Amino acid sequence: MSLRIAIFDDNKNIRESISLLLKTVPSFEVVGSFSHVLDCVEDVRDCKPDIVLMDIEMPGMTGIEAVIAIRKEYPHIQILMQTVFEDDDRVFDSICAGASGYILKNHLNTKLVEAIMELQYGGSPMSPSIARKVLGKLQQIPQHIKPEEAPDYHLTPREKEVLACIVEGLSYKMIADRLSISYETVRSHVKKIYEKLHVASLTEAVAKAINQRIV
Amino acid sequence: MSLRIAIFDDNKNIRESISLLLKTVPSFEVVGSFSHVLDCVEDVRDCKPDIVLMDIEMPGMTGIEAVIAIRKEYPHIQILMQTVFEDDDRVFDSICAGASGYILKNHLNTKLVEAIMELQYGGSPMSPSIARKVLGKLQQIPQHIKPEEAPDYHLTPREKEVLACIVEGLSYKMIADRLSISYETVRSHVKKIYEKLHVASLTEAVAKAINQRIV
DNA sequence: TCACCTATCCCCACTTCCGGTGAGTACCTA
DNA sequence: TAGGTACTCACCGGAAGTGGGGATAGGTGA
Repeated sequence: MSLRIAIFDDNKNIRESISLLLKTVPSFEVVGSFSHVLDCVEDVRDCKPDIVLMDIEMPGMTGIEAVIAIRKEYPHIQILMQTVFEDDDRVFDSICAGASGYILKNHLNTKLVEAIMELQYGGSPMSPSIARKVLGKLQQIPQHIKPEEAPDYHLTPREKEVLACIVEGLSYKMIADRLSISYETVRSHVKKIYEKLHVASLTEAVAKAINQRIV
Repeated sequence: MSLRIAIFDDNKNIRESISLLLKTVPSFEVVGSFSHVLDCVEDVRDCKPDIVLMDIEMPGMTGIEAVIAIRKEYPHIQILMQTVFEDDDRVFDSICAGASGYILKNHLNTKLVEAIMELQYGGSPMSPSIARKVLGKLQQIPQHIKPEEAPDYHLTPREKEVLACIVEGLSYKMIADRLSISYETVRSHVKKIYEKLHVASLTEAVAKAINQRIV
């Protein structure tokens, strides 16, 4: 089973030399070669590559937008970016957009095959400087997700169930039906929830429940 | 100005050979060498390193916990992990904990100096397979933040104000006061919001507003 | 055994919200 | 100038939520 590769690059010479290079590897098969990315999703659909080699600078639509478009439709396809400058924010942006790695254009001859092999085996070839940017991003983001974790309001399991229903937007009557208890029981649970969460209305309870991930 | 390096490794031979190796580089200075990480924060405080070389397997407290502790107190310090096995989840965990890169123990002789140089110049040396894991994490997280970004409900500015008040848990009357409009006006805004968000109660509106970050 | 918690249920009086309908003013664009 | 949109306000009747009170039953642990 050969590895299907598609090439996107606006320079005809580069496309052809890449093509020639890849044809020296028996397990590689170049299934497409395109000079622009305006129809990239259709192109990919038609030639069904396992790996896409994408120039970061493309006319019309940038390589980064192409990455987003292709990943959206075909998330299993690995995309390797080609770039002239290593320390380019666009490299980082491509990575964030879903590219699996990148290679410098003037390393194509020596390292392209190696890089594709790494992609195939689940690696992501990238230089330390880009790796650092990625790390920075990674360490930055999660702190925004859970800043004020969970002050634990000691809700009983039943109360949590009721709260979950409230967050869904159900009325007391609907909650009573779903939990097979009476309307009045729902009410007493809600009263307890209000006490424990220090709120006085459903809307406040919903806001608190979602923001503090109680549900 | 020399680069100050501290070594944490429970194996005395490794500490000494690393030390010897680093002393061959004039611009490097080994300012500390420790066999355990139980006092790592104090050790770092005392010897003021620019770069910490940390064994991932340490007795008592793991290297990963040490990374967290050191980064918490001294976030500017670069930490380079040492590991025996490349494809180790702990390597990935260290990276997430704040390490800036890692190196394989049996590459110490050949690549340690290079790796430290890369750290110094703002890079993060890591293998493609770890890089892939990091990318996976990066692409996974932000999607939780903005899952279905913005179906854009075309709320007018005023409607967004009202919605924000609702999410705060305010009653119609309170909203009317805050926005200096009548109760009935608040009501008509809310009706529009219900239409646009396809909801039929405050609780649903709050849930939708928070989950889809409309506010 | 008794105190405590959880879960269940009930009533009353009051407040707030909901859906529908209608309407006036102001601004902007075609 | 006509039409669209945003913002404002009002009334009615019905539905739903809120706050206060009290009650029963089962389980747990001191």
